[in-house]
Amino acid sequence: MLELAILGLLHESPMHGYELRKQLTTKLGAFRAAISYGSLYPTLRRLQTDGWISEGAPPAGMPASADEVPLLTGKRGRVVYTITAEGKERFQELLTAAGPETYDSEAGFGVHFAFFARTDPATRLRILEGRRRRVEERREGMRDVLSRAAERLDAYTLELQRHGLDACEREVRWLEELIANERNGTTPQPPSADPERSS
Amino acid sequence: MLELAILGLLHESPMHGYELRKQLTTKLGAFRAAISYGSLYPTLRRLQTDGWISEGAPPAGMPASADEVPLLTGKRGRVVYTITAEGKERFQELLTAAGPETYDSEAGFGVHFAFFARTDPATRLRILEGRRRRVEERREGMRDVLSRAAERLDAYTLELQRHGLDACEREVRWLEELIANERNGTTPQPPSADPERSS
DNA sequence: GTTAGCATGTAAGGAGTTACATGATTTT
DNA sequence: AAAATCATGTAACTCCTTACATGCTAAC
Repeated sequence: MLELAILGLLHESPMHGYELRKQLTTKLGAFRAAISYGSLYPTLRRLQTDGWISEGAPPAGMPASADEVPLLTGKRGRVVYTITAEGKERFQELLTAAGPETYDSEAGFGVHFAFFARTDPATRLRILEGRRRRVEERREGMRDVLSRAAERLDAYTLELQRHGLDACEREVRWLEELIANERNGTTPQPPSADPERSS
Repeated sequence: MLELAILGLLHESPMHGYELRKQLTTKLGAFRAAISYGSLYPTLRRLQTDGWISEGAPPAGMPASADEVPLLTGKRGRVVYTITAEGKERFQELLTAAGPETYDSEAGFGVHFAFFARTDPATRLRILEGRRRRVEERREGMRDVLSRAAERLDAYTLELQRHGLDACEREVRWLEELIANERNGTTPQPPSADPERSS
């Protein structure tokens, strides 16, 4: 989850860890709390070991916005990370290989959705439909509880189920709309994130 | 989280692990997936070590529904757990000592809410207000993103923020209603869960 | 008599968090 | 020169999951 999000953000532009955390907070803020440094820095280390990202400015030929990297890399302390070519492949691979984890958890679905602009249309549709199915399953579970076991439960438990059911119904409707848009091609234009840098 | 939920369910009646999991699934189903056995059984072991629950039928004087425990304890394999007096104290302590973890996570709030019928009114109010505050904070974060950074973000990221914002607004309204009810005393009757057994 | 579901458990590991420790830079 | 905030990191731990292993019991 973190791996995908980091690669996705570094795909847009090189950054140091602290800045990365801020951007992660806004990008993932709709479904997750801020990630901790104790999680972020070890993960950056691991991604570097794996070869998906590298320390310092991007390789020659990619000026990397000129006001970002050159000024900061010498400053001691700050470490700017840049995604590598293999990292970009890895990112696409993670985006496309979206299994059940992607539908099951709020976080799994959220991260993938957050990078839909870089995901191919077929995968987008697959994820949206997978998610819809899971939410429908949860919805049915709550409906069953409310219709079959309502008398046995206290008012607060019932209220929790009702609120949960309502949230599920809304999410399903939201997903239906998104799915319809995908099929119509009424989709926002994906990439083209400033042609100055990166792939 | 699991500890609280297990104590809460065993407070209602003695049960074996498998049955416990089923009840956990419906009780917590509105905000969490089913818990795994690999998590449940070790936790039961730990609760027993700590003295909050005990293996077998409840101590003499508490018949424990007569059709549950006596028939099953001899059956080999099935282990029925009963909450102890210390376990009941522990449960109340966990219910009342509701810190920030309770407001921060969906799960933390959900478990506490699920046992509101056994929580004292002051604590209920404190938890609801704490939760409202957190959700309002998240809501403000998303509003900021949508008003200040909207042009910089792709359509999917924006859609995620909008949907998240909508969910937060709804949750705040729901909490407002619950808080108003608590203050009015328009509250469902809490305990009195069959006077045959338990405290 | 074999499949399905009931029932209990262990070992290893994933994906994070908290608490701590340190130091540079900017603002007041 | 003190306080805030930027910036990086480590060690220990929490809480849970997956995968595996085992055996009983009911239904077909």
